[in-house]
Amino acid sequence: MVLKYAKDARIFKAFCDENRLRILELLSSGQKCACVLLDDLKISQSTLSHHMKILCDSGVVLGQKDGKWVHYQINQDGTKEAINLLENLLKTSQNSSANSHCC
Amino acid sequence: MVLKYAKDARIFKAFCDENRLRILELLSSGQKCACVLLDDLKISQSTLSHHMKILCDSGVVLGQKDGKWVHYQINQDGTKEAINLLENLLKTSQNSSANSHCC
DNA sequence: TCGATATATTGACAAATATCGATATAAATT
DNA sequence: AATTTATATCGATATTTGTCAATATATCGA
Repeated sequence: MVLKYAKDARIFKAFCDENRLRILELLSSGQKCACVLLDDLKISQSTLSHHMKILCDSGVVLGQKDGKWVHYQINQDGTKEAINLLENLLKTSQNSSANSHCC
Repeated sequence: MVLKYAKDARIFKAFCDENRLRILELLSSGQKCACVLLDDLKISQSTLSHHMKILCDSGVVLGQKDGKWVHYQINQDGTKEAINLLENLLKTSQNSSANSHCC
């Protein structure tokens, strides 16, 4: 139970930082290597690396090493999982008007 | 630009705390008053109030005052907006294989 | 092999967030 | 009017998160 929420929360944390949102937008037009992302963002290289780790750990981004570069791209499977998660979380069941009083 | 990300990030922040995920799950079976939520969660009343404020401010939850109670429910409009936001953010455009090299 | 380059990791620090207890507000009950 | 009840707000504190500079690692090119 609790573990489930922890995992879900970790996935959603991918989306709750402004720099990570910008990174995802950049990746939505195709895969990019870290140095391109770094050029666009006003953060240090170590900070970018930190964000990319969070994005990859959440499953929303895939990193592929290519020599001394790493190419990042949006992970379709992780993406689907995140959207499904959100849809399931927010879909209200039939008896939505029940339990209006309580105390 | 920057402002846009701030707003989006605030919406996603609604989903990145374990207690808020539990609250949303509880609300998905119908509206509940704060005291019912409080019964389920292992947090203080002031902490619950804090989380409800974040959920309402994000637009994902609606609070309706009814005498001395407040009934909370999932906000369908806010929900749609959040899901659209995530879908748009993660949809990759056609030329996904472009820009694979950079330096 | 040596220096340059790309990325990751570490350690320190600042800012944001979650939490609580105490108190305030507002509505219902007596 | 006084008391109880439900929720919100405030102030303090602990934890988490974002950030950077410095350093490590790994790869490439000369």
